[in-house]
Amino acid sequence: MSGPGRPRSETARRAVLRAALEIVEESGYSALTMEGIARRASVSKQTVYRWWPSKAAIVLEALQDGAAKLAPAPDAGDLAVDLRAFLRRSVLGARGRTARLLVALMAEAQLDRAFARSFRNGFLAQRRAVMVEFLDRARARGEIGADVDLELVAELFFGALWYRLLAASGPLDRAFADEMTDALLRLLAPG
Amino acid sequence: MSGPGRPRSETARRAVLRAALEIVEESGYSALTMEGIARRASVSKQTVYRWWPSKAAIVLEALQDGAAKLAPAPDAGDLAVDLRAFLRRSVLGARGRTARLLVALMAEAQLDRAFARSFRNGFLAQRRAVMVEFLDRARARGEIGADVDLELVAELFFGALWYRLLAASGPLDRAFADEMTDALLRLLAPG
DNA sequence: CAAATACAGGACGTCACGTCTCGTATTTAT
DNA sequence: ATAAATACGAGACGTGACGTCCTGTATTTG
Repeated sequence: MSGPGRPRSETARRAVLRAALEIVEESGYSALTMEGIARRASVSKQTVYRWWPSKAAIVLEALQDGAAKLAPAPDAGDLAVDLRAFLRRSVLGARGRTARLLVALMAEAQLDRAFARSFRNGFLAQRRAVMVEFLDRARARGEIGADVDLELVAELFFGALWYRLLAASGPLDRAFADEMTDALLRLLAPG
Repeated sequence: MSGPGRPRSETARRAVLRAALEIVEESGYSALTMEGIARRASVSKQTVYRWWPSKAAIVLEALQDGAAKLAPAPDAGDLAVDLRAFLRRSVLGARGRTARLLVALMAEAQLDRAFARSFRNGFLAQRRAVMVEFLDRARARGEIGADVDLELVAELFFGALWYRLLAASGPLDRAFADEMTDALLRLLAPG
């Protein structure tokens, strides 16, 4: 299938992702440059530009490479249980190093139209979809009112989560996740 | 009061703010540079750096200069009426040119720690405070349950608003504002 | 062996950064 | 009046990242 020519170096790819993460950790995302990544990874700038259009694309790939795969929706068959588990996992998973990467990517998405597309459609929308999916299952079981807008509920949660990330308005802890859970359950309740 | 020396030129100040807004409108925030602002405003770079630490600070001042003053909280004496009015005004006021400025500032706040402080404390926190303030009045009238966390409710709204701004997950229209109003009223209802 | 593709290394012109110097203008205090 | 203080426009300066290009080498397919 793959035509002639030297194949892409997986070593170089990993070196680039690793270098990017290290630079962000040591000096912050604003200190991250394509040139610095290439230098640290001992890789040609040509190679970096050949495979990634921007440093944001590198960081996004590094983030997804680290997370292995998108965390699946919980499915215990009970809305309250599933929602609480999902929100806790989402909130607690958006702290520390991950938080630093996430806010940098969101920032970059506001400044780079091309990256914005891939970030919004290939990352943000997928996380909302996972949530809407298990809410939909709960609705099929009659646990959710038929008139509730599930997309809006998902936006309420991710909005609050991102707001805490971006505005630093409060901690991303279990208490926050549980408060959100209780609030959303009130909105979802039928009748 | 003001000591000796030539006073600050209000003409230069206005020229800088105007130039910044024009550049953002014509070429987008990512094309905005301190150098370009100075050039367009026919002002020395020295002058720009003397009064503003970053282009984000310039844009923030231009935004607040344009809005004249912080919109006050509504006070019709009825929670549903006030909340609906406030959310509509907030949502509809975050579109068009203002939206472009807001997302750029939020992005910059993620990349510039000094600007982040002034933006979060001097802008974001104040908008939440206006909302919490009139919610508090409604609570004093018994329209809101004593156990409801008003700060969290404010975060839910502004979170969703900012999420739509940053993630472009849906339109910022009256329908969105009214859906949010209904949702928040359910959360605020006593009992 | 030839064509195709990837690689590391590095040169290149462009641009914005932030600081600095210059000569000039405008104000207050003596 | 004059001195001190501060602001102004203009622009030079070194630094560093940008994104592209070139060179020589390596690795794969047909």
